[in-house]
Amino acid sequence: MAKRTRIKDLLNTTEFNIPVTVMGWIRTFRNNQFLAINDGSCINNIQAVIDFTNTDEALLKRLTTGASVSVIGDLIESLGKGQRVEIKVTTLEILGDSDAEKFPLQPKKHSLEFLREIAHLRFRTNTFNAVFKIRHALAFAVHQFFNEKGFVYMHTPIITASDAEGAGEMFRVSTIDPDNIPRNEDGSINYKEDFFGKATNLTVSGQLEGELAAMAFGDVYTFGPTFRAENSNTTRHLAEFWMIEPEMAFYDLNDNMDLAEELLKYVIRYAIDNCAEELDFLKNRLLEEEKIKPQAERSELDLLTKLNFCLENNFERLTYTEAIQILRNSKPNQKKQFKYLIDSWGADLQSEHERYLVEKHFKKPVILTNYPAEIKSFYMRLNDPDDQGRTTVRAMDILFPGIGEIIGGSQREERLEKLEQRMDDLHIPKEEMSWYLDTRRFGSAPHAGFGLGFERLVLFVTGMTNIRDVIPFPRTPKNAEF
RNA sequence: UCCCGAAUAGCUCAGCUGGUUAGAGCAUCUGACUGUUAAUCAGAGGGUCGCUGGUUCGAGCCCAGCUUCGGGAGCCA
Repeated sequence: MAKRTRIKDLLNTTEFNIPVTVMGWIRTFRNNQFLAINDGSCINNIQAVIDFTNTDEALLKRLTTGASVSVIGDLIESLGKGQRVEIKVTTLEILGDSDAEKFPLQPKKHSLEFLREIAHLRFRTNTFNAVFKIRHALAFAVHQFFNEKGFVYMHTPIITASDAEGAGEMFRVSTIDPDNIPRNEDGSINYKEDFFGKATNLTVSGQLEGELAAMAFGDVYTFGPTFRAENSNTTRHLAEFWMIEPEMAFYDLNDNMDLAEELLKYVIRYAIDNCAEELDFLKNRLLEEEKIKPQAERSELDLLTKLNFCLENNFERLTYTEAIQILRNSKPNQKKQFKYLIDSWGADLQSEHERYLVEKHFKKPVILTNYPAEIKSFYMRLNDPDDQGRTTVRAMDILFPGIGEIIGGSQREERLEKLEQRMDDLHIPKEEMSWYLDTRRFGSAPHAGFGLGFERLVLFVTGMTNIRDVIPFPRTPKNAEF
């Protein structure tokens, strides 16, 4: 195959009147002579001009939206307005036809809902080109951040026999024939006959294995797919999502928060520096959408301003107890506008409360710490009871505007007796978790970590509003297409 | 899982109080034009009104159930 030049490079070139080869997909064909070709290297198309008077008419008819073409010609300064350069075509070859009557993408605006149904083709739109370029950049930046800090990228298992992580409902992994299930005498399923000889599931978190590695390498992180079989139908949840989970020995809760805030700012900065075109496109796309909305619902900041604002300000850090105080005295609470009114310490915060703190009260990202022990996981480090006898754990949640919880983390309970007591209280079988408890038996050390939902990060940076639009092929209840 | 809303042409939608042959814009096709910018102009084709049942002389429209989608809540990242 002839060597091709990427359209991104051609659009930036200053060398003219040189022969070039371009391969890509037709976006539009105007006036029987102007081909807009896109090869995915950037959002913009290159214009290829065809001398239609000297081109076979049957060939011209095959120049349809979606067809792939190879074009050879001279790169020249454009003779028309609207673009800087164009290609004066000498040789035109159609590599793959696209039946215009059947190809679903048309040269017009499509709804995100429709594009979701044709997720295999939506990559060919400007919006999804931008979204997935940014997704790539953010993933790369995550690895670069941790690598620069000397963290070890640890691959934790995707199939796990542990069912005590408590992070959510799990998908079963089994090779048992559903039409011929091996049974024990009491009628229960005999998992000894199963592939692994025991019941196994898809992981809901790599944290516990991450802790094992942190107790040897010091600083580690995982970045991989995670699965939750929750029947969640929201714009913020997926059954299969990607999570970044660092785990650091000799970190306390403050160190943990510092790292999380630094990570978020680093990757957002990376996107701003490396995805300027994509972010600009998405910014304008959002502005267009805002125009349709009533004034009251429009956001105050455009996408880039919002991202920069996030970089320039420290995240607001406050304890759960302080948050309750603010919420109790807040207008919506006093005027009984909250669906769930805040009256006493100990209640779990609803998303309306989190939104109030982030979007109304502080108007910037918020880190909530030291939640009541009763509403948090067993592995979080217990604080000493306060003067009113209330017990909290060293947990931290980072709340982002429009997204809600983007990070959840904690300092871990490193004291064996305290951890075992908590597991007993919450009826978590210690026998099955013996390997985990070994970290506390042999050279236990203070440590901390957190989980960052990668798609929620991509949501925030791209300004998209539905999580199904920032992962190529979303898995949600009743949907596993493609 | 719960609450609310929606489902009509390839897409985005309109369709009045239940009444004859279900409309528009865009897309597509045909022709014209030929430096266009989601080209323009003229014309044409295109529908199991989500599915099942019910009410009615008569249902796109009313009722029930189901399915899917969207928004919100819960669970959480």
